[in-house]
Formats: sequence, C-alpha cells, structure tokens
Amino acid sequence: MKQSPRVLGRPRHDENAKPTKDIVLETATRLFIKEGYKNISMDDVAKACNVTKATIYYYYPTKGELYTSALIAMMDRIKLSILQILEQPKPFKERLQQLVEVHLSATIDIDMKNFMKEATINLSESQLRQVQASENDMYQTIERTMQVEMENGTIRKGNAKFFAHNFMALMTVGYLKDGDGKPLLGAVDKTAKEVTNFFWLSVQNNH
Amino acid sequence: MKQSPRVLGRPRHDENAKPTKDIVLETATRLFIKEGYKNISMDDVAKACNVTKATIYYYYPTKGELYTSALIAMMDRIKLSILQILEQPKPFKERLQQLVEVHLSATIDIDMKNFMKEATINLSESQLRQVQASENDMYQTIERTMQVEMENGTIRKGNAKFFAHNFMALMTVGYLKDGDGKPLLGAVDKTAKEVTNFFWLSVQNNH
Amino acid sequence: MKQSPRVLGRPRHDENAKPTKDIVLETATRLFIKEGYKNISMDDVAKACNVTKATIYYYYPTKGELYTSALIAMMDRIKLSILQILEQPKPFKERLQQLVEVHLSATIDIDMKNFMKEATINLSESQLRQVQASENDMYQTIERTMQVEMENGTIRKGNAKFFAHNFMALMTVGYLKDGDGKPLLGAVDKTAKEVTNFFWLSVQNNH
Amino acid sequence: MKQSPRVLGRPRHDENAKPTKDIVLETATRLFIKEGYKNISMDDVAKACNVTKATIYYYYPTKGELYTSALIAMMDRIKLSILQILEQPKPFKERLQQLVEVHLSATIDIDMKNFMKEATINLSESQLRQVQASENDMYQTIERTMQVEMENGTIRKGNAKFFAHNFMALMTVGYLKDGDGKPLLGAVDKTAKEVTNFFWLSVQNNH
DNA sequence: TATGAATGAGACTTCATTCAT
DNA sequence: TATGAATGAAGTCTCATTCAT
Repeated sequence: MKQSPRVLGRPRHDENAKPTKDIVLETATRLFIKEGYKNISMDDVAKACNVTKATIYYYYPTKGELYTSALIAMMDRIKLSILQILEQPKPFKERLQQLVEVHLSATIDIDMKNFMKEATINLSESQLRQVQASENDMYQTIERTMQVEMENGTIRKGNAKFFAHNFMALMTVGYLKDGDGKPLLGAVDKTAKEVTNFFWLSVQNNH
Repeated sequence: MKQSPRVLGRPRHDENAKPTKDIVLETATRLFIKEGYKNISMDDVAKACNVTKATIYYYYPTKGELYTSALIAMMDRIKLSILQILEQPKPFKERLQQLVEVHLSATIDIDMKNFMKEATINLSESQLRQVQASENDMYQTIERTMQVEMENGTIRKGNAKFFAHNFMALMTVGYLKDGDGKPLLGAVDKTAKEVTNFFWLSVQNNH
Repeated sequence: MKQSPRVLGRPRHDENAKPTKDIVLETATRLFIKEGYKNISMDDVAKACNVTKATIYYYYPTKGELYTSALIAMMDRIKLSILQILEQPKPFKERLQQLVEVHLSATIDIDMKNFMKEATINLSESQLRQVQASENDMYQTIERTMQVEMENGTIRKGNAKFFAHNFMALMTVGYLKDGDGKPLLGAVDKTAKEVTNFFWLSVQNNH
Repeated sequence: MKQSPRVLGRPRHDENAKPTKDIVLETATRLFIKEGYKNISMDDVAKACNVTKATIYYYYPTKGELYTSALIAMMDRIKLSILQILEQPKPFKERLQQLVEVHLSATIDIDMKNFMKEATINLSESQLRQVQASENDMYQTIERTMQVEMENGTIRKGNAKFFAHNFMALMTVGYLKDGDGKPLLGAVDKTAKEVTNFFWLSVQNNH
C-alpha cells in the first residue's frame, strides 16, 4: 500500500526540483481535465504527486480553490499560446490552422463547455467569477483578432464572439474518433486542415 | 423529520397516473442532464420523484444502469425528433434550421460530449457500449441525411460524420449567453437562423 | 477491532427493542454530558450504540443537530423532574432540598453553563436558538415557583431569574470532591441539606 | 496566499517589545478562555500572535503544555488579584464585593468548572496535577480568608472550602445576560452588590 | 409494489506534530 | 530564534447499495 515512505517535517532541499506547489497545480490540472471535478479526489491528486493529502491542503485551502487555480492556469496558458500564434505575420487562415494543430497535438480534449459546467455546479460564486473572467479573457483574445480581420475585410462581418465560440466548438470536433479509436480525419495536420477549412468556408469574405 | 408522510403499503392505483418506472426515468434524465452523473445522487432522484431510494433500486439495479437508461431514452427521443424533422418535404436548410430551433427551445443544454465523457468514466464497459451505440444511432440519423443531400448535390461532398458532428457542435453554441445571462444572438428563432446559416455557408454546394 | 459484524440492510425486527433513534439520543446525551461536544466524535457515539456512523447520520443529519436534540431532550427531562418535585404540597425548602438530592443522585454533573458555552461556539444560530429556548423553559419552571413563593411571603422579594440561576449554580457545587475524590460534604442527603440551607439562608423571609 | 510577509531570519530586537514567549502565553490564555481547548487550534494561536505554528512549538512542546501553562498563569494572576483585594484593611463584605466587581469587569467569563473539565479530559496526568494544584492554590487563598473571618466571628462557622466554591459559583452568575444580551442586574457595580449581598445573607453571623 | 433501516467505503477537511534550515 | 514544508491520524459527512417486511 505505502508507495514510498516519506518522512515528517521539512524535506532536505533539492536545488533543481520544481516547487511542490507547481507540481500539484500541474498534476491537478491534468487530472481534472481528463476526469473532471467530481471524479478526481484530493487523494488522487496527492497520490499522483507522491505527497499526502495534507500537503495539497497546505497549498490550496479547498478542492474548489485547487480547481479554480487549475482552470485559470490552464486558460492562461491557452490564452498565451493563442496569442503567440495569432500575432504572427501570416495569413489569417494559416494562423487559425496552426491554432487547431497545436491544440489537437496537446492530445487532451480541452472542452471549455465541460469545465464551465462543472465550475458552475461545484464552485463558490467568487471562484466561479474568477474562472469566468479567465474564460472570457481567453475567448476575447480570439474575438479581438476576428474583429481586426473583419475590419481588414479578410472575413465577413458578423458577431465576433459568436465566431470565436464557433471556432472553438469546431476545434473540439477534431478530437473525434471513429469506432476503432482512430482519428476520424487522419493525422493531426490533416485534421487541422479540414477543421480550419470548415470554419473558413463559413467566414471568408466573398465580397 | 418526516417531510411528506406517505401512506404505507401499495398505493391505490390511479388510472391516469404514469407508471413509477417512467416517472423515475424522466426525472432522472432531467436531473442528470442538468447536473451530471456525479452531482446527482440516487437520493436526489428519489426525492425529486417523491419516492424512496429503495424504490429507485426496485426498478433500476444500479446507478449506472439508471444513467444508461436515462441517456439512451434521451437519445432515442432526440433521434426521433431529428428524424421527424429531417423527413419533412422541405428544403434541407429549412429542416436544419427547424432542428436547431426545436433543440434550443428545449432550454436544457444537451451537450453530447459531456454525457459521453461522464459515461466513459463512470459506466461499466457493457453499459458504455450501449450508450455509444445509442449515440451512434442518433448521429447516423443526421449523417444519412447529409449523405443523401450530398448525393443530391444540395451540399458539397465531404465526410458526413464530420459534418454531422460539426452541426451538433455549432448547435450547442446557440445556448451561449453573454455576461448578463441573455442569449448572445437574441431570441431562439433568430439564433437558430444564425447558427444554421453559419453551418450552411460551410457546406452549401457552389458547383 | 470489529466488535460484532453486523449485516447490511434492514435488521429483523425485535419486538421489545428500543428504537435505534432513541438509543442513539440517549447514548449521545450521556456522552456529550460527560465529555462535551468536541471531545465526542460521531464515531464514538456510533460505537457506543453498536451501530455505524452512517446509522447515526440516518437519524440526525449533522452532529450539531444531534447535540441540539440531546441537549433539548435532557433539558426537557430535567424540566419535567423539576416540575414534579416543585408541584408537591410540601414546604418550599423541602422541595428545594429534594431537587438538589435528586440531581446529585444522577451522578453526572449537569453544568448548564458548560453546555450553553459549547452550544454558543459550535451550533448554528437556529440550533442555538432552539437550545436557548429550551434552557429558558427549564429555568422558568424554577423562576415561576420562586415568584409564587415571593408573593406568598415564603422568601424575600428579589429577581426571580437571578434566584433561580443562583440556586442552580450552588447545586453544581454539590458535586465538589476533595483531594481524595470523596464528596466534600459527605453523602448525597447531607450534601443536599447543606446546599439547600446555604441557598435558603439567603432567600428566606425574615419580615 | 501570503498574508503578511514576515522577514526571514531573526527579527531585529525591539527594546520595548514583549518576549515572544509571553505574547504567546497571553494570547493563548485569552483564546482558550473564550473558546476552550478543543475549539482553539495551535494555528489559531499562531495567527493571533502573528507568528507561525512552529514558533509556538519552539516555546511550548505540546498543545497540552501550552494549555497547562496558560491555565496556571491565569490562575496565578487571579490568585494574586484575589490576594491583593482580600489583604486590604476593609470590612470583609466590602472586600468580597470588590472581588466580584474586579472579576466581572474583566468581561470574560472565567468559569473554573469548565476549565477543569477540559483539563481532565484533555491533559496528561502530570499536566492535570499541575493545574489542579494551581486551582487549589487559588481557592485556598479565599478559603484561608474565610477561615480567618469565621474565627473573627464576622461570618458563621462552616466548611470554608464549600463557602469559597459557593462564592465563586455565585460570582459567575453575575455574567448572566437576559434575552437581549444586557446584564440581568444592570451595571457591574450594581451586579457586584447584588451578588455579594446574596452570598453575604447566607454567611453572615447573626449570633 | 414500495419502504425503512442499516452499512462500508470513501469524500473533504482539520490539526497536532516534526524536522531541515 | 523562527520558519516553511510536510505528515498521519482523525473528524464530519455523503452515497451507492442491501435486505427484511
């Protein structure tokens, strides 16, 4: 049962080790993404980090707080990655395609709706507000670019928020597997092309 | 303590009353859709049905079984409703729009990905297979029509399954609310139009 | 470790057995009186009742609720016993003395201040209100008699509530043990006499 | 996370600052009196002192030891204050009244029975003995004076220990509040008078 | 057909205590 | 002198499930 008997008290400091707090957050994020809030217990997180539950609580006062932090950290990372890709001096369509490709490569299905639903049900109001703000931020990064490209005339005029959410929704379809568990549309790059193309056909400007 | 004293023994049979088994299934479906598998306890279901937990177990041997039945019943109903709409002698685009409209009117966000995720995590393999079969059935109803319309030349050639999932994904964006909790695109009919249009621009055949 | 392996489900009904709910309440009351709220765990109560924790929760939704019920039941019993003694057609002083005697005979030190302090700290507001109401009831039983005897001229005029609380405070001194653990004033009847006398000297009417 | 970033290492020594050990003891005493042993955690004490838990442990090896020290310190202080008041060259009744007044002014209800109960349950035997010795000391201070006044003929002959405990028991009734939270007998001086008078009527010598 | 009573496992959380620095 | 990091044990509560009636 005992995995690796740990000692009480402060562990001797290992110079190039990641701080436990970060390990916990990363591990928790991964687990929550894969299995959701209610299916992951604090003990699961602890075991995956090879520390005890109490250690988790030393850094995060409640499970809700840990989930909140995990979600926000995740969204921040996604937002950054989106930003970096969208800021490149490339045709818009190519940037979108790269966006899809990068995200499909992450292999974990990052389905925002799911997270937000679990957040709504399980978090406190203040935690929920934080998460919502973070989600909003993330989407706005895309929205703003959509807006710019509308003004450029690259894509047709429309509701930028609607476009952004549609894009993300289509993106998650890219994870779709067929009966045998193989990606429906083939390799990641091909899938990304198909997904982007589907979106593009809808938003491109035909004058 | 006693909340609503129920009579002991077998209740007198009310001719127009729905069988308990059906009440349980409907109630459970509603609750599971709204809050998910792990957030709804057998007691929650029992209370909402105004019976005891033991009664639920009389009809459904496990929670997983109840969830399975609820999901399948729901998908069957959706499938039927999809079928009825898609079979009508109307232009394809109009049928799609009606599809969206009907589903947005149901007000509960029926997000398949969510259900399937929870199913994957919480159900037994055999239960999961049943649910997957049912999901497949439901999508195939749309896929087949897509296929037909591709052959008709109404929409462009492409992967019908991919199209079907894209359509459903875009549909759930229709539930999107802005910061104030108001639908992003206005009333249901307007939203349905926008959503359908977005999809249509992507799939229409331009020869 | 296992005390007596119990079976799942509903136990066969034993005709002349006390209902579990009552057993729980009585046991809990005894334990809480002896050790206080925080020192008794739900598991302690369960073990003392030879049932599982879950059974306790089946009857009492929270520990606070169990404590509340226990306190109220106890105070009700005390109030009743007080009432019965005070209603007798005997000189007031004799009734008081019997009161002390009966309560010292119960051997457990029923120190109201203690219970009320723990209640204040650990109960919810609504629970606290219930307990306070019950405490008030109990004291008023004595107060009312004090009032009557003041009007009769048996005891001097004064604040009846103050008198009642003083009486109870002096009563708990009766439990006092010396260094060897022996009652300071000897046997219960002698102690009761001393305590009553102390109170009486203070309240008797000398015209 | 960090609430008030404290500087690392040994803090510069502030000449007029109280030693940490004393601060801890005083703070702990206050908290334990108000909420009791089990309701105050070492972390509570630490936070209230604005130091960390480990610091508390640096000065007091266990929670029981801290409680023991706190109780003893408190009783010592009380004993001293009692002594100073009782040693004055004033009529005994006036001294008693001042005793009540001083203690009611401290506003915190110092209910010995409570502390001794918690001590009995939670302390080790050796700790308990220390506390009992301290309690005994405190009461003996009063007892001795009672003894003297009995011999003087100021008060009637009786069990001095019993008298002392009765006096303290009546004193705590002085904290009594009515339903609105207002002191039952009015301002502190008036209350002290009433309480003393009640005691005095019982013990005074009428020859 | 339906219920009331009970359980065992596991969830979240708290807390006294330890130890390297 | 004081701290930050960590633990193990225990506490409150929830929940799917079982069984006699």
